[in-house]
Amino acid sequence: MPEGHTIHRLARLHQRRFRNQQVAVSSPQGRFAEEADELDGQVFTKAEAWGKHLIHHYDSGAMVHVHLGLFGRFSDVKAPMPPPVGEVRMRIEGDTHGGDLRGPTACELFTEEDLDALVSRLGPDPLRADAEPERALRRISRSTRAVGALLMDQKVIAGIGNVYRAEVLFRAGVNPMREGKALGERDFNAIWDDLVDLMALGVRKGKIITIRPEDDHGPGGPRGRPRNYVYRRRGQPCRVCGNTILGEVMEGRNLFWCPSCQPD
DNA sequence: GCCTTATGTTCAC
DNA sequence: TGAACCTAAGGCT
Repeated sequence: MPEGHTIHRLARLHQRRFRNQQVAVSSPQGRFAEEADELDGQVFTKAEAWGKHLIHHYDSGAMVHVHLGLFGRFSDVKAPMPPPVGEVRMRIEGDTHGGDLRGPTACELFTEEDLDALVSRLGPDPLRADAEPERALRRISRSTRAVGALLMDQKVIAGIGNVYRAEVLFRAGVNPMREGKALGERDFNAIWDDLVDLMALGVRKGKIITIRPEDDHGPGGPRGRPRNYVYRRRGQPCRVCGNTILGEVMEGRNLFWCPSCQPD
């Protein structure tokens, strides 16, 4: 599930697996072969995440930029790794573990300038301690675009995807159609603080959980441990009020909300 | 087994 | 606005 939490979890895992180790890098599929040759045998120094972007650092100063897109995955298996199966864009193997990267939107070498350009076009990331949420607030409060669209825009907030977008708006009781300039500081702060909590939980658990055990809705509330309130629940009853969840496509992405819990 | 769908982004028109 | 990218899971038969 590649929203920001997945990438931050991978960055932490790769730090643990490969940091300060000489690693073997290859591209069984071939599309990253030249670059992999250059990296092979270098010392892996750091992994970090910016929104949905993963950066690997090597002691030569080389960097690899990975974006999973919709389909990408990074496996984690014990060394020695078995022969690659299928289309593996990049294989990295350290002392105890290795990983195969499949189906990414991006897997490329990066320069310092590339990284600077990437970071400067991203909004604040709720999973980073150095995030400046006021940048996002400024942008939202100047915009006539719908809040539902703004939250999906990586230039506004980095790392949110379709699930967190729908769920955080539900939890804040904000209708996704509301204009950015009408959101207000109070609702923005509630959304931001909630994202910080929910996405950190997502990193810990490795999945998106927006109905926490402590979110008690009384009798008739969540049963059988559902993980989300509205995402992919069009036509089903709201877990809080029982009204029918709505769904429609906004800017090419499926959007879900409860019209009575999120009236405006 | 086959079909649909998907947590995302970029580019062409 | 739509297509392309190109993988895997789930629902269906």
